[in-house]
Amino acid sequence: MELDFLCADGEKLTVYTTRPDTLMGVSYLALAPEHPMVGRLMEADPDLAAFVETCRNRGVAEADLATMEKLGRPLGVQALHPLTGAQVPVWVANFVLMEYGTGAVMSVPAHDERDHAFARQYGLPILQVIAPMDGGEWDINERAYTEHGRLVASDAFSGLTSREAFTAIAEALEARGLGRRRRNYRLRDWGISRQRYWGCPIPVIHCADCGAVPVPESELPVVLPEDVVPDGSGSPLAKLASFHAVGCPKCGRPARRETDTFDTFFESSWYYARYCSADNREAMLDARADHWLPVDQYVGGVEHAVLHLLYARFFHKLLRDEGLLNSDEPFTRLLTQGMVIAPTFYRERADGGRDWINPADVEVSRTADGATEARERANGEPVRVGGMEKMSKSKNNGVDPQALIDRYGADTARLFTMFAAPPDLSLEWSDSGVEGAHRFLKRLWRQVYEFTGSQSAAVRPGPDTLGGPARDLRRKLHETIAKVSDDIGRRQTFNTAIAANMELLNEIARLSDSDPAAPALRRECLNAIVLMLAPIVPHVTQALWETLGHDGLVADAAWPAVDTDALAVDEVTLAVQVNGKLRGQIRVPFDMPREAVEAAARADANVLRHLQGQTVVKVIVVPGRLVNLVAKPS
RNA sequence: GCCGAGGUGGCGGAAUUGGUAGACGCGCUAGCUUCAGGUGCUAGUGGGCGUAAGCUCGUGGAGGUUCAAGUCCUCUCCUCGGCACCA
Repeated sequence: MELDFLCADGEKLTVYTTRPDTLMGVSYLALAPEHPMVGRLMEADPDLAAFVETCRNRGVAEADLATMEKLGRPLGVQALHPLTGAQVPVWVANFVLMEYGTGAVMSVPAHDERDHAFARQYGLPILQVIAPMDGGEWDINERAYTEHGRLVASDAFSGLTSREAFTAIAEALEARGLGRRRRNYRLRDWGISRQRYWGCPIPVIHCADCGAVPVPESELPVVLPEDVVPDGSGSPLAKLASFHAVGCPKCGRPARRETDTFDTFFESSWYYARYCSADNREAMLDARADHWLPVDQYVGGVEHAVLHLLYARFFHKLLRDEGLLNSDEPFTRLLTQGMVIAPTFYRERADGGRDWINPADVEVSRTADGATEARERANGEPVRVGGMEKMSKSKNNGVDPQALIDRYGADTARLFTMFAAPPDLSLEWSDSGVEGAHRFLKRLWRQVYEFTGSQSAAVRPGPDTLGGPARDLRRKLHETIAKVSDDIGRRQTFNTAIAANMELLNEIARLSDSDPAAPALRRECLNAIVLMLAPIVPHVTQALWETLGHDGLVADAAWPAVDTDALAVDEVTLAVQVNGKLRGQIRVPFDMPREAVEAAARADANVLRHLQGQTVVKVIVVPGRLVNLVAKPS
């Protein structure tokens, strides 16, 4: 809420707070350096003027703001507490923002971390007025207590909860005409202009008389000039008179075209909608955009998880309010994929800066004592090893996928990136991992060709006619189809989907050719693997699909179906634990009754050994999983 | 500083609902194939003890809950990302 502190000279200082329940703990007021009252006092006080000047140079980054030392000056002014009438000193402080609220805050050091740090710095009183709900002790001189709680040392309000006090204090202030409940929205300040060439021009013309004038619709779009020679400093557009020297659209007098361009975030905030009506020359969006949106599945990098999504949602709601779209949100389902990271290498320059060396140009080895050592390939010079970081131009640790595609093909590159990590975690680049992905594709290729080279039977034996190993393999196949379908469709863990296919391929290789079911079973397995991998390695699987004798596109073929009959088992392996520790395994019929399972578990030789001199006091049976015998010394 | 995501073998990772930690891949070791190998195949591979059977320790650290904890709870350390004109 907003509340008023009257000053001795009759002037009113209005502050904004979200915690009126802490009002009785106010020990001073703090004003932003840009506050009008500070401006007036400054005229007669050169020291204060100098202080305000240093504050002006503060950084705007939140990181700087948060770590910056809290500094301030007393203004020599006293204000009156709106409820108690007590004198409250007024300070100017560098951490108070003029842009937010009223540019003045009531400081409660006991219950706000910033105020606490400031009070300690300048020896201002710290008055605790909120105690933890659970009645626990809190050393208020050590740290601020910022949670809600129960009021103490607050006259008539003592004993109320924060929530109750909020209302009670608000009503007391309103009754005296010294406060108003108000909702403040904190708007994110988005500087969309960039002083560079690349970017969409901002269609505004600045006129000395008319101010900022929009470029008339008939002259849109403003097109970037192509005769620009960037010299590496400042905005190239600002140096090009043919671009910026124009007449004012309103009064016709000489004016200057805006030379900043839009931040690329600006365009990326609504491209997903424009994409649906890209060929429309008359309007931003048409009915097609509304038909397709919201996006069913959006994929974006984690490093955009806050800003890009914030801006896209803002645009979407704006487009909705303008009647261009009917949906409230741009994306139904979001997958935030991890970054591609790679090692960094550098050499210190004489001036303390760093020259970054691309990992492709560095040879990493282990020295005799196990430490890693890195040398530049070209000249053998040692380089320093940095951490694993996001691939970037500035750290020169990018890997060009083209070299990989040239050597192994696009499918290998795709397979590796999907296999190395789940998509929402970061992906660590590894040359040998790429090699392994390529090896797997070669093995799959060979299995398909060796199979088609042999005579294959057309009959598909039912589960009843399969012998033990063939039956196990067929069960494995259908378990794999079930797992891969879930991994790709629901869990979106493509790495485990690929691993499951690798396992299946390993199993196929183990099946003996002398098994009468082998040809038909191999065909069933290879067909399924090719179909399951098609979304990940489309080119290789298309070729193998044809080799297996199918017409048309593998991409158009139906996803393999799970044969539930094949999943049936008649025996299961159970772990047997004694006091939670694994002591043996038993193989029992699938539907064996609990008592029989327990007896079988107790009969295991190693289990018996661990039960010597013990009495079993409890038995836990998790069906299909394990038996845990809880024993005590007898 | 605040917010978010992570921490599991030599490495990337798996363990989906509290139920056999380390699937799959890389690397490494041995053997086979080959005139040859920067190829392929087979087997082994968390640490310690043991000929073996097996025992024991083990998921960043410290506590706790439970028959049972990588998974749940409390505290804590570390790394990366966002808060900057790469997007």
